[in-house]
Amino acid sequence: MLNRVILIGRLTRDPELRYTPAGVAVTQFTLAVDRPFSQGKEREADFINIVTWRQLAETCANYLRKGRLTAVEGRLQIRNYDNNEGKRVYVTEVVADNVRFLESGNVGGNREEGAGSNPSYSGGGGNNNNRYGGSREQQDPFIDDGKPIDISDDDLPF
Amino acid sequence: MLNRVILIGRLTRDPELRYTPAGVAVTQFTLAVDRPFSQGKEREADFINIVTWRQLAETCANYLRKGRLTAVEGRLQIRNYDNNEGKRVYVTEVVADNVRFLESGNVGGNREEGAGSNPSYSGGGGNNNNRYGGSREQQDPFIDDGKPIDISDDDLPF
Amino acid sequence: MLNRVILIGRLTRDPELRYTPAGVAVTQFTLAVDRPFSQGKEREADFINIVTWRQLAETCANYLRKGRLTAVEGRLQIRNYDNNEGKRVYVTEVVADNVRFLESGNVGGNREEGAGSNPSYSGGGGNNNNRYGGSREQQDPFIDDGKPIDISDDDLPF
Amino acid sequence: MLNRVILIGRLTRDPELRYTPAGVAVTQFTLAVDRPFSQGKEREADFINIVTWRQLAETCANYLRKGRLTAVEGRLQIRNYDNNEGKRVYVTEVVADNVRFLESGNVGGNREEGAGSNPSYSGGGGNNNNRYGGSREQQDPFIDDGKPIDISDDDLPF
DNA sequence: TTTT
DNA sequence: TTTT
Repeated sequence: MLNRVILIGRLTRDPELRYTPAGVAVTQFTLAVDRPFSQGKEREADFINIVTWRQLAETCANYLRKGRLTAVEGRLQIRNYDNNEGKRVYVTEVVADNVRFLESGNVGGNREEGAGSNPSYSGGGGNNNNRYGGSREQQDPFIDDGKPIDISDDDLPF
Repeated sequence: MLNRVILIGRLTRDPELRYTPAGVAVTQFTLAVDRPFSQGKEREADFINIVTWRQLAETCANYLRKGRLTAVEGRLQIRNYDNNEGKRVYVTEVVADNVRFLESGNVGGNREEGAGSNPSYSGGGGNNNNRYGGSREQQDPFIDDGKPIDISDDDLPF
Repeated sequence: MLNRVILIGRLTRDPELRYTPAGVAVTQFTLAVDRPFSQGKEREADFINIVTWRQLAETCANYLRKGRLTAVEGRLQIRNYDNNEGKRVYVTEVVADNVRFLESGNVGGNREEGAGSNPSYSGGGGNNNNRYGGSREQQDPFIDDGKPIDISDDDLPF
Repeated sequence: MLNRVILIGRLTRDPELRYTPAGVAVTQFTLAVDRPFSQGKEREADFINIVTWRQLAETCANYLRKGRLTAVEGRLQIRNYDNNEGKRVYVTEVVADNVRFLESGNVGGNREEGAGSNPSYSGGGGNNNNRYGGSREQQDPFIDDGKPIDISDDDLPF
């Protein structure tokens, strides 16, 4: 009914950009979000999986890099799929619709450069067709083999 | 660094109240949070695990029931533990520090009644000692056997 | 850079629907949001102005009524305009892009009924053209006289 | 009932630290939060007043400076007071309970240095006595004259 | 494994 | 009255 997540943390590695068979961009990365520090304990963090789609996915792939401080806004999603041993697996991730790059850096070096100089960061609206994930038959897009991931067009969140 | 989750949904079942060996109250429940509806699809929801501690845990156990519309504020946490086959398992949950009961109902019937008539809903502060979960050796408090769950005092989030 | 507000409260009166000269729907209402109760004090609340645009404005006008418990998501905006004594006035409001009706009631009675039976609640995206308010020359849309309010098409938030 | 604001922006000036007559620290600053950019318009921002109390107030005064990128979490509050012409004035501000310094810089130079090297940023809990502001008789703590501001001990938010 |  |  209402589902909002806001995080600030650092990328644990470079983002991964892929395309669905229909050619829709998907970028995935993990954010290390420090927990409130308590003395007498070692530092701790939560490692939270983020997914972005379409234009935002391409912007993230172009501008984010491992270690960068980043703010993410989105919704919490729990997908499930059956793995190769026929066991149900649950995947929790944040489907981001807004990503802010809090450290600029000289990015874009080893990837195709973002064309314009004015990157737009927020997931464009559209028809609010938020349905990525959830159905039993769905495959995990993060378990892949280099080939285009097997999700259909209507697996998209908007 | 910053980690905030806000959800509105309905309890999938009655909340479960337990106590740590040190006598600290823990309540767990699951919130069904409807996804934005898109035509041509069946209705979908995310089922999100919520944990509350101490006073808030007891208030939730006393006042929440299956089906109730509820707002939850907290932080997203990813714990991990090794299951009985020695395999690492990851558990995602929202550690709530604020819970709002959006439907009152005639609650408290089949449980011990909340003493006062003015339930306080938000997790009292304290020493900001947020460290529940995360370490490798930790056991899942939700895998239990009726006996007090095996987590030590310093597994508490505040 | 990032600007997110989430509120739950009750309408202090029925919402007001108007149209810009270009025919764009704007609905305004005020939410009474209770503060955390502290003993020895009288109950207190913040009265927060909400604005919605376009389709969401019409849905709110059709389905919300005074007293209804409502959740609002949006961004905090500070507009300013010069009043009739030439003094700068600052207006703070939440521009909502998502509104959840937490109490249904038998609404729509004294207004035109929402056509379909499946009201959509969230502000459809579009071209992310969020610029309502802010410029010096702008008039306050909430100071009006029954006539269409004097704001141009590009005063719209998206 | 639920009231949560999360902002990322830059300080428009150095923060101002004061003390209530009872000796409680209050720090105020303004955050410039850029609006989503829309082409064909000049860049715009909302200027949002932030208040912090006690330990968090002192940490903010020690570590924040004009221009610094900063994340703020808190609740939206509308206070009112009667100005010297007997007119009711409304003040909107965010009462922060969590502030994150997203740019470190070499701070603390021209003020008393923060004692420890490990600044804690979030508003310590306590007795959840959130009642700052709101009552008719209250004076605006930000209209002052160099002397300790005239608010009593129970004007504090926790 | 799930709620209205 | 405002920040990069």
